[in-house]
Amino acid sequence: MPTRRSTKPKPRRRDGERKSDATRRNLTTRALELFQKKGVEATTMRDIAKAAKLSLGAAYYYFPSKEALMFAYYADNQTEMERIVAATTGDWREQLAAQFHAKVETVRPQRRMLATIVQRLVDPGDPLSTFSAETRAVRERAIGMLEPPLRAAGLPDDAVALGARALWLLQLASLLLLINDASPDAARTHGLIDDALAIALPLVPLLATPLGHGLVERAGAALARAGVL
Amino acid sequence: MPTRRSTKPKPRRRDGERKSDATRRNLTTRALELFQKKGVEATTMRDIAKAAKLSLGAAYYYFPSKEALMFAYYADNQTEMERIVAATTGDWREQLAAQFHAKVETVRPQRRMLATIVQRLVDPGDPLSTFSAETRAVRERAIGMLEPPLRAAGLPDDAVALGARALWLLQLASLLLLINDASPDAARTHGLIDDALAIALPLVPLLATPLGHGLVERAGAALARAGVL
DNA sequence: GTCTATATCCGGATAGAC
DNA sequence: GTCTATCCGGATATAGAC
Repeated sequence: MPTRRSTKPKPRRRDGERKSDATRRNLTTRALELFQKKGVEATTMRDIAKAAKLSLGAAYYYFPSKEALMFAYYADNQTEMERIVAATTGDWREQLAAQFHAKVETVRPQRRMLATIVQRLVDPGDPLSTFSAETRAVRERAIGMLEPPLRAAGLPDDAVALGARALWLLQLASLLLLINDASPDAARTHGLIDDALAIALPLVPLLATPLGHGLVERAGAALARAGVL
Repeated sequence: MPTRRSTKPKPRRRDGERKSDATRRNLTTRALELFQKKGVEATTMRDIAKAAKLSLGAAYYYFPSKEALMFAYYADNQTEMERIVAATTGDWREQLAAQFHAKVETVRPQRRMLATIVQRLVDPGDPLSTFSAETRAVRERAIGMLEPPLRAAGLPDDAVALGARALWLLQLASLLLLINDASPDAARTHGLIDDALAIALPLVPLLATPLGHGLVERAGAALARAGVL
């Protein structure tokens, strides 16, 4: 029996997947494992290439930088979220709650990885930030997911746009909680989300009232000024 | 001319200050300089002792740990805030705005230092966290400062307590912004604070209405459940 | 070559002399 | 109050076994 280099599951090609896609997927998978285990900073492209049984050059052929591997993770997570949300039923409140909890669950396996880059996540100037220009496309998709439930709640367009952004910020806050939440199954974070939603969701319909209208206008102007978001 | 070891201003004794207090102050000052310059992690107690021209043991005589030096900074900043706020005039809105801006200004010189411990700041399990049991006393003082303006706004007691905590969270968020704000005089952060207050403050009086009462109850229960805060 | 045991270093913290 | 000497745990480096 020949000596095995690794005990990790071999990259198997899925149904009609092209070979390059399989390699790609293998790289992102291995990278994620290493990021989670050793932290993003401490993981080198050499580590990743070796884990994927590729040369360093080959790894760079698929991903121009280590950051690009992180971007791929963001995008993959967002795609997974869209898949989950598409299968969600219930009224608008339940839809929103489902999105919040699903976000936490999909991100939970990467808790430790994210902990190693919190600082970068909240620095709008960092490419890996949730606020950066580089992550804008994914961010817009994430915000966009929150809009249909708000529309279903009967909000006018401008309130929908604003409300989705506000909820997205709340979602980001819940991820900050998750990062340091060592409770089983992140029960603590899920609990706090339920509490926060119990407070925030009853306020949503108020955005459709004349009273809420002024608030929407002020907030819209502020957001425009902020540039980000 | 004898060779000078350091060009730093010598620790001079103030008016009626005891010698030990001068030494104490010298230590916190030097520590802060080093934390800001090299980061908290990278600064050793040996570095600090040397900068203060003390032996390692002497430094530990004053502060039982490196963390204790950080706690002292938190407390000093809070004391400075209380001094500033005591001299503030204006209606309750102006008082709150003044507090928010003052917080940013008093913390601004330590921007880089805080950037090196963001991760710890948002981890409730870390002693240095703004949410930790160890920092509770200072946190309560900071939250307490926000209550008089809310009382002046005519809110009932439970709404005052809740509102102060909510505003404190907003203040924390503004510090997260500040940490990565390289704009001159942190103009960006100050601007965002003005925007956020323009949105949040008009909502404050609503907490006194029957509508707001339910919200206060729900939020109060959630906070009690959360434990922290 | 690869693995692992041992040596070394570093930094937080303490003990005890003065 | 301040010093020197030391302890201890973790990270890193190195050497020698396989």
